[in-house]
Amino acid sequence: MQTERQKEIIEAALVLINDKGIQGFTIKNLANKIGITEPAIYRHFTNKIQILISILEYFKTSTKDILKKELNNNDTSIEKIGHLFTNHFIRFSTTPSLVSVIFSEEVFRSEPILIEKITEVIERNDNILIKIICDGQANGEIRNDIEAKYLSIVIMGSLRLFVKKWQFAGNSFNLRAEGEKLIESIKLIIEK
Amino acid sequence: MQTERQKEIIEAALVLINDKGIQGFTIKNLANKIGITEPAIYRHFTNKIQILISILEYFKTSTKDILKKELNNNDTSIEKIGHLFTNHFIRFSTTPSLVSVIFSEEVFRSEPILIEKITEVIERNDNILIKIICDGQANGEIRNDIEAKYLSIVIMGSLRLFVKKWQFAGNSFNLRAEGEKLIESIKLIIEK
Amino acid sequence: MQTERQKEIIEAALVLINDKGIQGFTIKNLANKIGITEPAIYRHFTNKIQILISILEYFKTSTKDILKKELNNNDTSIEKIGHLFTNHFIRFSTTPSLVSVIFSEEVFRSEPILIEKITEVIERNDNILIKIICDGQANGEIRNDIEAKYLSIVIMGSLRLFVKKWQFAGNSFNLRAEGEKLIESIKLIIEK
Amino acid sequence: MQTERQKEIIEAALVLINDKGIQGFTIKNLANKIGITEPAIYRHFTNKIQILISILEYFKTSTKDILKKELNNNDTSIEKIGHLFTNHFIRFSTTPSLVSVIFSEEVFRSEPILIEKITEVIERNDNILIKIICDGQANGEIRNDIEAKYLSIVIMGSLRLFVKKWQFAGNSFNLRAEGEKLIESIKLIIEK
DNA sequence: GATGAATGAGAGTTCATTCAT
DNA sequence: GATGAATGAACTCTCATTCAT
Repeated sequence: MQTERQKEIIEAALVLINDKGIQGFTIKNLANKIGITEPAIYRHFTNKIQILISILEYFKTSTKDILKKELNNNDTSIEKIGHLFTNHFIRFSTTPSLVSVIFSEEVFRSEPILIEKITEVIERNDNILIKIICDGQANGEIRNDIEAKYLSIVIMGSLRLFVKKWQFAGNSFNLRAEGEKLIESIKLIIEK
Repeated sequence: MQTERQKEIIEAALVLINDKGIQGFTIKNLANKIGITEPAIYRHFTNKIQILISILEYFKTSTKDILKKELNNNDTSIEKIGHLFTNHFIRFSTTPSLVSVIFSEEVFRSEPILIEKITEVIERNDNILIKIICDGQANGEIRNDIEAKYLSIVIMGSLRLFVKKWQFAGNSFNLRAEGEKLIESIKLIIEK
Repeated sequence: MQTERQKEIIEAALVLINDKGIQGFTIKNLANKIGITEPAIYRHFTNKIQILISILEYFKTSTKDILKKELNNNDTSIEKIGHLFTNHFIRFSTTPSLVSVIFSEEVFRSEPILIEKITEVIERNDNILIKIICDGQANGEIRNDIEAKYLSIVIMGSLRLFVKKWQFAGNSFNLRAEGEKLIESIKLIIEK
Repeated sequence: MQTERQKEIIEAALVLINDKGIQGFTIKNLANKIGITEPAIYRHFTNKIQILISILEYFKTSTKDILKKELNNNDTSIEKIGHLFTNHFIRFSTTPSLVSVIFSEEVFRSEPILIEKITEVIERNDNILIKIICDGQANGEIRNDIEAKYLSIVIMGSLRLFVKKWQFAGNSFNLRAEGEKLIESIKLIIEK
């Protein structure tokens, strides 16, 4: 459970990281953004690392929801992967600052505990995607001349780079609309 | 154009960024790594940003060589893209610290001049890759049911993620050997 | 004169000072130890200094009792000094945290009002001890080749150092039992 | 070996601790006292604890000189102890700030490494004093109805309290002159 | 070419204390 | 009586950078 202030701090942190990168994520900037003093932050988080951990936790939960929803419905595997993209696009369009977190492992290199946490998130997501692909290969939807592991790299790599480009372009194009074409391309690529 | 010391500084900076991320790239760490004092660094670079610029310059040149070589030989487009991967793998295996630079745009977020520089590098490379793909589509080697632009995202996204995973795994597997399978997968994906 | 909570706070403060020294005596630590919040402390004491003053007051009263009892009974002077030691040993064994207060004037260096207060306590005790010694010298019990003032330093200095060593040893030996030998030594030293 | 600046810092730290206690010993106060900025301190000591360690080291060396000198000359044991007092008095008169260090173990309670260090200093000095006393008892100079261990407490306790009183009185009396009488008293007390 | 010494700015964090509830 | 939230001041320490030598 998180208090209102904690949520506010996490969101401000997200925006800060998105706008100025890790270097811009300081307690002072954070406090200024929210309109309180620096020590006040420490009423809500014991230290800076805890804020980053909460961000990852936040991301982990929201990603899990997306992934699990796909795993357990009756769509075809191809459709599932399409939804995977769509859901990510929706999520990032709504909260562009999330992009910085998930695609910038760099942010979390400073502390072993953070590295551990993000590795865990990434691995879990990879496994779910690979499971979807394997299912698709098993029932003849997805091509099986390429190992699921490599297909997952192609899929996630494309998704990541596409979103990264959107971020680099200052969110200047419509992620979802433009993304549709990427989804179609991915589908053509993986189908049997 | 560069003195021995300057090269030494750039290489140490690369290693530092690779090992500990941006946060670990301080003038103090840099000086310690080389075995000189901090002010000595300023004999060779006017400031920290210039070091980062030189790193990008260094990367730009070495990438240009790889790309240009491919563009102007007589291989098929598919082969060119295969070589593109292979050459990157060789380069990263030789100098693993380069990975952090090219795939962690985060590092260069602090200064407008750096953002400009890296955007330039990325765009130039993109254009060259798209050119190769277009050629391949024109002469019937590469599938043309997917726009070159999207194919380039799939290709570069896969390459980036694969190398990133290698970095995250602490360079623990053989990038080139494992990478062969990725190259084969990419070839299967893009061929007509 | 003191509420239950006030006593509780004073005792917790004593333990804190004893365990971690002055640096460990913070309002936060104090509140944690008692299990209330920091502002709650201020319901019972107007500020931190008042807590220290209360500690001194507390110590002053309990010391006065010991000393006065000795002054006004019919024991010989030597016996009185023996009891002085014994009573201190009992008191410190019961409440080890008191040691830090009385022998660490350091704690009270921060504020003039505290310095004044502790000086007063020390002087008063000194005077009572000197009175006992003088009486003993007058009636031939105690050697008079040494001025009472210096004998008092020898006596109090020995007592203080002995207790300090006990504290430094983490209260690991039996203060009272071991202390018996010190009392015997002091008696041998001062008797005529 | 210590640089001039390091010595200057140690001496300023000593004065600071003496004047205002531990609480007054801050990097800021230290820097102000010397007339440099706070970061400059860190050129000379890696951190605050290192300064305290150096103070102890400094004290340890100067005490060792005093003690060793006594141990290895041809004076009687009683004379040795007399010199011990005199030398301490001279040392403290010259550098009054030293008093705070050696008699305020409190200062060093904050860090385990400091506790260890000061315990070591104290124990070593104790052992040397006990050795002197035992020698004196063996050759019939010093009374042997009291164990050396307790005599050492009486001697060191007296010395400490006397010096402490001098400090508390704001160094207002002549330590050495007044101290002569204490030395005489101690001699009377311990001689056979 | 390099060093020792220093600096202004700012980092994360803790302190005693206040105030509305 | 107590709490949650906040604050100004101060803390230790690190940063990139400068300058005289």
